[in-house]
Amino acid sequence: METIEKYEVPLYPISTAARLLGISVHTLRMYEKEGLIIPFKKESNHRLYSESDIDRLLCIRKAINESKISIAGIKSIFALIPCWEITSCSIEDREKCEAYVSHSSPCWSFKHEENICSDLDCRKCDAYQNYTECGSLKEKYKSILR
Amino acid sequence: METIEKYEVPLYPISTAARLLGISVHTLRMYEKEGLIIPFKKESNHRLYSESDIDRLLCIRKAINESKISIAGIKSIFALIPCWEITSCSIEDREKCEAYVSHSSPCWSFKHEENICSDLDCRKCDAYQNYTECGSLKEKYKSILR
DNA sequence: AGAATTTGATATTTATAAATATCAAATATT
DNA sequence: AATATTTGATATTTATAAATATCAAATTCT
Repeated sequence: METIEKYEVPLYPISTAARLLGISVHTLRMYEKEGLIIPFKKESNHRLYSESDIDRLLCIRKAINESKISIAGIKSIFALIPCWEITSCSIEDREKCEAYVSHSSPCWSFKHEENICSDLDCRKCDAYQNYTECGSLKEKYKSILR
Repeated sequence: METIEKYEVPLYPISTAARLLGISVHTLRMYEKEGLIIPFKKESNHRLYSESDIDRLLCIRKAINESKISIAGIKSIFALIPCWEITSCSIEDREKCEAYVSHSSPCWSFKHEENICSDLDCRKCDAYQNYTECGSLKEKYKSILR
């Protein structure tokens, strides 16, 4: 679908993204370091942000500024995303996986070598993309737990 | 089991609980108002805290002071407890229920008239009792989502 | 060539959540 | 009878997360 593709295209350099969000460049890097966002990186290592990255960051800002959830809190919520189910991670691989065990950081903030995630780009993973909004995670659980 | 019963017995008045936890009486009331804790109440309306209440509050304190999760964040995490599954809430009742819809407050902070919870004491509900620790919620989801 | 971005570190500012401290009048406890 | 708890409101303090501001040297962009 064309719209989705456009939405995901890396477009804005960090300064532009910061301006669009009304925050500093440094804050944007801080969010990245905390594992809240995974910007696209060029071969030159320069960051690029897509439209969906901007939306994701707007959600994060809203959580921090309006919902008053701390960054540590957001990370803990992300840690509840059932990545093992989303990626169909094998039972054996799960126990070795830091992401499966962690309840303080999202799965994509770990290296996860030696499992199904090793060859995948977290940026493109459903575990990363589909649960930006607080509500979506609960909806996921609702759809599974009848 | 005797140990569990003892553990749940309302014992300490608020001043004693505050002293045990090293916090002020007001803070304890504040946690209650935020929906983090449901102390036992005597006919006279005086609060009593059980051993399990103290443990629950120790968990909450740890989340706030060590894990750096804000109160709003803790509430959001509690809101992810699958109460509908725990209580076997009917499909019809769910959509009318504020708790089912909310993603900012735990189920027990709503009145939920006119559903399966109406006759139940939230204090005794598994949704309230079994997910105090951050980890336990993820474990629950692990056990269900294979 | 000049402007922007990179990493990494340190330092400071700012905003505000969390906690405490009041008050007062009514009721309960021991 | 003296002490403690109740609700509810307001005000203040404290602690710290979040954000910004620096720096510098190397690389990349336009």
